[in-house]
Amino acid sequence: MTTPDGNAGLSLDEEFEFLRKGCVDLIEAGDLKAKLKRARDKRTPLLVKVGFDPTAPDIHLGHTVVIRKMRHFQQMGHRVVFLIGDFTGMIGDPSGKKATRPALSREEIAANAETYRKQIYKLLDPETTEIRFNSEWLGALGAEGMVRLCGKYTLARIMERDDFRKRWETHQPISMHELLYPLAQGYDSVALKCDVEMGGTDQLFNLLVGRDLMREYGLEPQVVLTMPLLEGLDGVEKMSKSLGNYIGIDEAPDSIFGKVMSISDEMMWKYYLLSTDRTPAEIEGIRAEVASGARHPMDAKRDLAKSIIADFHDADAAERAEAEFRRIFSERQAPTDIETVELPAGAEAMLVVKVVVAAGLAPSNSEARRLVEQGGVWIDDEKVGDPKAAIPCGAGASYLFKVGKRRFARVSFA
RNA sequence: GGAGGCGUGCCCGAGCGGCUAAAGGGGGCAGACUGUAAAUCUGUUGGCUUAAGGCCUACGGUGGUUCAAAUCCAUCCGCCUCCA
Repeated sequence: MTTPDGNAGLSLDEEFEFLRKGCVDLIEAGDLKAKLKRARDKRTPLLVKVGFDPTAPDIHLGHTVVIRKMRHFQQMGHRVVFLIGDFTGMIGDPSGKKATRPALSREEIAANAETYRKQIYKLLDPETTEIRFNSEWLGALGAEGMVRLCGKYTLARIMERDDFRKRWETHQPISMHELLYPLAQGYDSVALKCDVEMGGTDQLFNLLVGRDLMREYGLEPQVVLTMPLLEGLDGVEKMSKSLGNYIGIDEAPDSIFGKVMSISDEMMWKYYLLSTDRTPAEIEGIRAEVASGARHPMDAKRDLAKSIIADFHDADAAERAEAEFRRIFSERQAPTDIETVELPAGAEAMLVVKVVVAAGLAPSNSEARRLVEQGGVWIDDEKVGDPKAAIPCGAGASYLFKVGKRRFARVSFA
């Protein structure tokens, strides 16, 4: 599998088309073709690098867009380096709004790497995936090496980067170390002698710096390939953990299902394109069915959700998640597994509002009262509308609480 | 080294002595509707409370002035700009 013999019997042109499918930028297409040809001739796989942030080791659907592309390269028999930017992460991140990043300890980095390892092998082939850390060579560079590296580039070129320029023009702060970031990332490509580097479209500048630096160091420049950014659940911002609009690769099937169903009907097509291996033609087919009314959009979205769950879990889990979703939201029934909360019994009746809080179904009495007043609290399939309502709470009393659309709990007094 | 500006609730952003728990927007939550946790519309959005008032906490930190301060003063911290 480590030689291009494993390219599924595709011709050079077919391989090229397969690899560039879905990408936004490919610089230069001719370079990639030449590299692919040489890889075949010399029976030497290409080295493809993608960098990841060591501080947030939870992979979400947004990351999987490029990881999926990494897999495509693996399927064609190439080598993939999953680069953990432990050094670059230490000096600060380019889009960083947070002031300074705490340097991670060796233990933390190792733990995060382990988390990554567990998650990426849901999509990548362990045999042809190398996990590397850029502290390996950037740490060895030292202050002198860093100065030399800086000598290879100019401020004017760094300032070409869109977000630097914008921040400069709008008088937003730019820290010195942020300027070093593209250089450090570019040096990764030099150190690894990459054939290809990939990233989201927001990485285009950094990836191109890698090309320039490789030339400076007398190496053949890497091919740069960017993938579209996937918007998060809100449909506007790019998917990210800090914005909380993400679907995690490690999430429970039910949760993934619900989240997929919550994206807008319009956005689902982009998810289809970037989060499944369906071909553009297949997706257009589904889209046409929905547009003509032959198929309900919800049905198409359910398939999307199942496909994503099957990737991260398995087909059975996907089926179960769908059944559960139908049960709760289409049929408005209680879920099959309901958490039971035990509360100490009391002699007198207890205010519903208090019970809701005690059971952890609302964060405060005020919030609980609001929920009751808004008709969002149900006990044993009966709506509670009165914020002064109370229920008996003697030993043995047990109620099924529904708060809002999707918070359920069986509350038992003991 | 000098001059000036800014810091408001989850976020953005108005307010510039009392009517301010603080306009407006975003986000969140709830309801209606729906074969969706789509779309749309409506409501709601600090906490405690015996629900009627009331109380507590909140406008970068601290200390003042005042019957009364997010609003005035002093000082400290943080950020930004311009000139050298």
